[in-house]
Amino acid sequence: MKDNKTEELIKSCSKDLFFNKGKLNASTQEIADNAGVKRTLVNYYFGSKQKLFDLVFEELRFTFKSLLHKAVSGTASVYDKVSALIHYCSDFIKKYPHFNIFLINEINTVGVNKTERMKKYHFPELNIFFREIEAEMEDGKIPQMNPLNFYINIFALLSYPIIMRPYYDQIFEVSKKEMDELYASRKEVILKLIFQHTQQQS
Amino acid sequence: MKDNKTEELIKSCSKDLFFNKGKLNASTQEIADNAGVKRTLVNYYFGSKQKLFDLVFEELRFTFKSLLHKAVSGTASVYDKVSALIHYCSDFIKKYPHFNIFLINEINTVGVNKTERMKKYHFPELNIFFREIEAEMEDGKIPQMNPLNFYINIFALLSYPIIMRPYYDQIFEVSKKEMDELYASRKEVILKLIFQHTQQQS
DNA sequence: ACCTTTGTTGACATTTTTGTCAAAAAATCT
DNA sequence: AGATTTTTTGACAAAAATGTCAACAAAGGT
Repeated sequence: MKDNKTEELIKSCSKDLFFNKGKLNASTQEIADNAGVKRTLVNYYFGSKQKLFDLVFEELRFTFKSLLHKAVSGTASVYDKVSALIHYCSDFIKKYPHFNIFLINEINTVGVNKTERMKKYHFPELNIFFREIEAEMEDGKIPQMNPLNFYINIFALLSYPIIMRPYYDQIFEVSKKEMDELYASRKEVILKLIFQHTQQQS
Repeated sequence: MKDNKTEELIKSCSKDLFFNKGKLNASTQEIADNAGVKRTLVNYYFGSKQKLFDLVFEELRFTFKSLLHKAVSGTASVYDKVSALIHYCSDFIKKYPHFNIFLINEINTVGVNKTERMKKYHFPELNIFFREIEAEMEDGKIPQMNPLNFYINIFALLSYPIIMRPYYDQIFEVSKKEMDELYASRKEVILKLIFQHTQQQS
């Protein structure tokens, strides 16, 4: 038999089902159907549904962490880093909106050893980035504020509109075309807002 | 027997359990335990768990809609309206973060007659608000952009940090006190960001 | 006090979902 | 080909959750 074709198939279909389609509570039957295999194969390859879910989530977490690292590390200006951040993360969140949504659900639900599990999200490289932000604030390149607020603002403006888009699609009385243009313009909108009048050259 | 004491008890405990504690998928047993009643009473008063959930959710939706209406209608300036919006909505989202989170889950999950269900969220009063925003943009009181983006930005900066706070509490290496101050300052941060250098008098 | 209505309880049947296991099938090795 | 290992399948048992129902209890009305 070929290598690990079936295993990979189940995993990638699960990734799509869980974090793109949003069926985080899909039954093993749904998972199997989605991959076009028998249900017991899920157990055969991954032991349990939970283990499969955890595995897929960990893969995505690593992917996201890599994106963040790629954007934030290096010697570029804060403006360029934020610009890269928006670029990379937008695509990721659009592709897997339920990665973010699941995280939100998780962190807001009381559960055992939450602190323990949260340690995986620790990201020391950010501290360097925060210091760069502070430095540019002192230079007047960025409006003065707590650098954490600066960081929070970026992700708020970046993530929230993406995961709320199906809502806005419905409540705003505009065409799909106009909505697409609106969202296409958001990168510029965010950068202008974050860096305000202090024009940056990239 | 007294009026509708038990029914109200179950309802209010459910509201807390679902939308504050975030147990959106609580079993009828958990719901009953939380209210200190027998499980069958949930069915007796509300027919099914789903009906109870829908009822409680509708109540919160109405509450939220009222808050929005209170903030946005009237003759105040856009600055004052946004200020009121932040004030009212912050408390609501902090109290019931899972109202917002459930909505996000809902709208991002494929399901039957989604469009039909979304009609409940339609909010015609917003169009008046959008026109006021446009007018103030023309007057130079607000940075020029699509008024929808203006609106989206407000809720992004308002909601997202609140529902992500347990995450930030963990990944940022600061004390609880500093974090509290950070979040306390957000109203001003948001207003400054949204209205930029155009100082408003209220 | 009696009857009626309302509220409460425990027992039950049904459904859904999960994981295991032994047998069958397919691939691999010698 | 024959033996061995890996993969696939269907059947089964156990667990969890939901809703119904008949019986019981409490309240209110007359």
